[in-house]
Amino acid sequence: MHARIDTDQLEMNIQLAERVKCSECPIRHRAVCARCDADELTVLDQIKTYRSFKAGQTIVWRGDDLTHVSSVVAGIATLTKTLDDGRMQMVGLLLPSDFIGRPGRASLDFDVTAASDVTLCSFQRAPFEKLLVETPHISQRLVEMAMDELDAARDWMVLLGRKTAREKLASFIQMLVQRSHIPGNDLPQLILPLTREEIASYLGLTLETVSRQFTQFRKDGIVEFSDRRHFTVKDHAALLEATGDDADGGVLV
Amino acid sequence: MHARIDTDQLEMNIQLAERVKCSECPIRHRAVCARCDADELTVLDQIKTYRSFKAGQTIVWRGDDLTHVSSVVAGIATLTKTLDDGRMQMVGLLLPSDFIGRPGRASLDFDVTAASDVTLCSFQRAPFEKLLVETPHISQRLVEMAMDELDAARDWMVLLGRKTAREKLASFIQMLVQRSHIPGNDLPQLILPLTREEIASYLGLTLETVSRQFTQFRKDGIVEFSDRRHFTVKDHAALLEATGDDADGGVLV
DNA sequence: CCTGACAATTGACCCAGATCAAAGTCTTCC
DNA sequence: GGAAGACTTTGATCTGGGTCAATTGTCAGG
Repeated sequence: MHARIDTDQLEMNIQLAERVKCSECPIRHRAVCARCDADELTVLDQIKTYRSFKAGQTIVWRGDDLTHVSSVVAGIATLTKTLDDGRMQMVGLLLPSDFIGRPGRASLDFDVTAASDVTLCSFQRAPFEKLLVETPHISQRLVEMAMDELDAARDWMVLLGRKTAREKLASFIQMLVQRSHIPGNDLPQLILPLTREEIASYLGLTLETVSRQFTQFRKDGIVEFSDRRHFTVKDHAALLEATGDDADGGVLV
Repeated sequence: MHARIDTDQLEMNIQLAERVKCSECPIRHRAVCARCDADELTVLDQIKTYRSFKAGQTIVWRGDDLTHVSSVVAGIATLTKTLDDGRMQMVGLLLPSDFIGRPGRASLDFDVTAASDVTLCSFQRAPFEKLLVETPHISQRLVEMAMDELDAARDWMVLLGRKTAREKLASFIQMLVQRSHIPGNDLPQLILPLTREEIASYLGLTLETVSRQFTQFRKDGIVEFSDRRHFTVKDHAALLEATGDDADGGVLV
């Protein structure tokens, strides 16, 4: 069964995507299954399902019963928390291979939203938790990923609590550079995966301030935009300088 | 051997404290060893050492080789990150039962400092990591604690990114209330475990702003100080209102 | 090609909280 | 018990980034 694409019916937008064998999966070596051996992958292959979401769709509502846990296979999703009066703060950014779900808990305390079209590799929560107990390779990797996320959260707290708007945006761009940089290729065209408003939510700013800072970076000759979503870094040293981090903090290998 | 207290010699300030049997340990049911059975505790008992630090001492320097991993038995420690120019942000607050150390990593990316006199229950890192593999009860609990910390970090990010100074301080006081509240007893005397400067570092503010907000809460009749470090909450409803969180967010049971 | 809906930019103005400065208060240690 | 030093409070002033508002792209659909 292969669901038909039907953009008029929002309810129908959860698609079943083309299944890929685990052994050929693009996120094979970074996801929660990274340490699994061939036998373990066979088990996962049997119980996994693919689900797709259109950009803008909510993947998980805060507090809702979490029927599935998932790995992001393609696309970008955001974790956000919202205060009573509507103020919003992004508290996580999920890229391919990142995991959605928390062992031993039936719901999440934030919304998960597709920032672009997203494809997930999902497991029913109950069977997955059982698997977790039986498969140390999975639980070990999950711990490692949680610890990495905690490290990232702590850097993020410094950014939110102490950095200026300029430093925040510079740090954000530097993160994009690091994540998409392929050693050897020097000046890659970078894609902004988020709107100004989403970037503002990530950085604890308003969208206007984000826009003004982008303009400033353009005027300073640090970045150059080809269109709203595509740009190149023209002066990487100046970018690093602008992040406010230690000089040795984000050096590319 | 019981080290002599010698406050003139900073190097000597790491004390060996009185050993307590695991089965009688005050943090027994909350720490990393919470799920261990009697046999497992016997093993821990044999390899643990107690270490004490005076208020203000650094327990672990960022980047230094981590010889021990530890649980906080008594006292309060802070995790802080510092930018080049001296700006500082607290990224964690360790209370009794909290854990210092990260499996699979030989150093930490932040400083750990004793905010009060601190007693640690420590294990050499290498043997502990070996134990971790052999003892699921410990690794499971460690995961759970890391996940809780991640949840807390995300709430903290909302506070840092979106809350006003007043909301930040109210949230901080509310956290103290929750952590020290014993159901039944209505208005406990609360102890401020941190200086104004440390609270400012926690909240992403300056110490002056923290002081002004405390004054405001006093004038509003929300809190009453007996001295700089001791106070009671006089109007808990108003405090909750001031946190900016959902009304149902922090209700005491 | 036009139109409506977003997304982004830019400008004008304002204010919460930072910064700079000066007392005031509590501790600790001779 | 008094002096030194570390915290804390309070005041005056300044400013980075928020808020409000008006344009200006940009693109999908008719």
